[in-house]
Amino acid sequence: MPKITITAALPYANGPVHIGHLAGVYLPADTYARYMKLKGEDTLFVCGSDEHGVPITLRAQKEGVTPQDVVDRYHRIIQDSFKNLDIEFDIYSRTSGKVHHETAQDFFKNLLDKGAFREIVSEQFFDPEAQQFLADRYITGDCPKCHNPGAYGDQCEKCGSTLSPNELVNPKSALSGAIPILKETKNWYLPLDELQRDFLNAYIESKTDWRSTVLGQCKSWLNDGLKERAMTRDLNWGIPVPVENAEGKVLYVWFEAPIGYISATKEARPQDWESWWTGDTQLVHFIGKDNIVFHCIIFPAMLHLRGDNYVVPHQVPANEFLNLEGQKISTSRNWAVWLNEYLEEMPDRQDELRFVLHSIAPETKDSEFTWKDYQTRVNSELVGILGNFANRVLVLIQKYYEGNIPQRSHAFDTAMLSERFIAPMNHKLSQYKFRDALNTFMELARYGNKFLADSEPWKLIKTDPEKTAEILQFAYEILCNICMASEVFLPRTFRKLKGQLGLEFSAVDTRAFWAENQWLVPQNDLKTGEIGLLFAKIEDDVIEAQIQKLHQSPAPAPSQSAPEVQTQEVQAAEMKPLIQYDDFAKLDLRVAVVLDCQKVPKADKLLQLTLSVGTKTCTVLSGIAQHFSPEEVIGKQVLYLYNLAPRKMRGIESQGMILMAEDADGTLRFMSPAEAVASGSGVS
RNA sequence: CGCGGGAUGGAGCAGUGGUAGCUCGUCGGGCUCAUAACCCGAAGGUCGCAGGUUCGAGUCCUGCUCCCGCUACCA
Repeated sequence: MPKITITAALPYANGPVHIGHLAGVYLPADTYARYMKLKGEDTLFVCGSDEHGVPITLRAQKEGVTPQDVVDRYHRIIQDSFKNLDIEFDIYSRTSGKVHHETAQDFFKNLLDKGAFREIVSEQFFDPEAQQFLADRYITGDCPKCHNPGAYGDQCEKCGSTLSPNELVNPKSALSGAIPILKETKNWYLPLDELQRDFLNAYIESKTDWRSTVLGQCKSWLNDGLKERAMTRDLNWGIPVPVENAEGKVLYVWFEAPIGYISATKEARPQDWESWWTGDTQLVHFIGKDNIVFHCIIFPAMLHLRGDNYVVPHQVPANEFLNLEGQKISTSRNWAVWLNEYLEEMPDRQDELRFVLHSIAPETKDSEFTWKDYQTRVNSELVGILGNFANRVLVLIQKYYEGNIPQRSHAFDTAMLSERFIAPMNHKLSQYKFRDALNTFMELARYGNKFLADSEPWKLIKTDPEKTAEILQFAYEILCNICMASEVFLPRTFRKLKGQLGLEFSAVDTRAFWAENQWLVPQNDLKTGEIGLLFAKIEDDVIEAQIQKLHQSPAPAPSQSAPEVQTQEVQAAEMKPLIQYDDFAKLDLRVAVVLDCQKVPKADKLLQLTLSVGTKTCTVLSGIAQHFSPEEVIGKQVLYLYNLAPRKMRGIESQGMILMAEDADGTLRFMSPAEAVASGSGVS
């Protein structure tokens, strides 16, 4: 029997976990791990915080603390909220730990000794003052396209264009403000081109049972042809490259983060950790769709190179994304439902969240969480169907028999029930179809309600007490099976219900239920425990409060929050150097009228404006889509720089530039003449 | 023509060649053991658009439209 190693993507320790993470990764992973364990499979479920990478250092700098402070804080928050939600990892580790550093370095050295890497010297930007190389994101300057002074080396947040550091005008180091210089540096590259030919093509080809979304992504990468990829970076925060004369170099986060799964295994099972990564072991990665390439291409390539009987991923059930109230979940805009806040504000509603997120899990395509839908699902399904059935059964037994369960004497067809409910549920779980499995689970509760309605024990008790006892014993039996099944989806409910039923499950029964689809038969002479409601209805005001909170949360547009790193520099900025009148005269400023305006496809921030300038019309792109809708722009008179050299963005040529005033808080205003003037009028 | 995924009754989703389904919601009825819960019934879809293959297409092929990812803080 193979061992099963289950991993959940390492949460990045620069913020708490939100419902998107849960629905896409942690809940399905937890459910799968529970299922496998209950079934009796030899299963290990590992996870931990990912604590390296540039964003953490940026946040630390912004807050004036050390990166270690940042990761310590979020590691604790994340770990606590997982525990509170009954996500039962065998270990929740962290990548800043000693074991991980050693493991990752060993892994790197192992590949190095095998000659697996290519050593390549290239020119990178270097901060001569801080004496270190700069990640793209550490370089700021003027955007060559929209002239925003706060553009980053990899992207301009304002106009959304993708940049490389050498395109920036007036580049500056975000660390010291010094002008970066190019300097040669050596890094180690994974030869993915060779690996594709020797291994990856055949590997992906063999995975016919992977989800189509996952395979599609992989094949897309392979079709494009893989290129060598640097596995080391010139940075301070991270795991040092274990090679002499490699000071100031660390392992690439996507090289070491997946190794975090191995490190976590070592910590959880110091004795036999290796057996969870070699030989007859099935490796299953739960991730979101943005991690597909790392788990399906790069990590398998690394494991393949490692050799020594190491396994490569068996299944990668990646999920799509969960949207929130019609919009993408966004950390920076604070458009999210954070797990730690949910747990505080909705106490004792862990299983409600598990239930709803499971039933809307983005397994085949992006899906949507709304608070209203959350309320409906909880009230009509958990309260109305499941909670109500349990309550009906227990109350009837209480009333008629003072809690003593009647002796089993019925002749109902339990084989049919296991075939109809238990077998399909187990099958779906093993196929990673959690949403479906949960639905089958609920069908059993629906069946229970119908059974009661059809057999009407509350009427029958007056005429046929014997038959009534039979019916209620069977209703109790159905509830016992529901209870058994609830352990994978709703762990708290499982514990509560078990107590109310006055029942303990034997290991034999549990195993038979999950591994052999066997209907559970409760023993005789049981007595119910103390009865209480399993779920409480959620009132409108609670939901209203959550919706309000979401909309009130500070939601600055990315362009406002992004340049915070050098805010002070911007405010203190000196006047630009003096220019002569001739310089000014070079500018051809006009008043133009916006004839038409529409969103640029596939661009978040760009609007395409058609301007009337006198008798001519021009097309101009402007990065203001997040501030204005196309409709409100049409008809406006605007200040227009006519003779700016044209520039292509998103395949469209922008001829000139609209000038706008920007408030301290980032609000943009059009510069219009106080009274309308003829379009094309000059400005001087 | 950059690549990948998607588009199915009011909402959320199943359904990869053979009479269009599920859950919620809506409407009507029943029941009263139960958290105004539960049970039954009904209405509601020419399966994004246009062609094609086939005896037969939501399901296969071609073209088009729109949405989401591949791109940052983000799964």
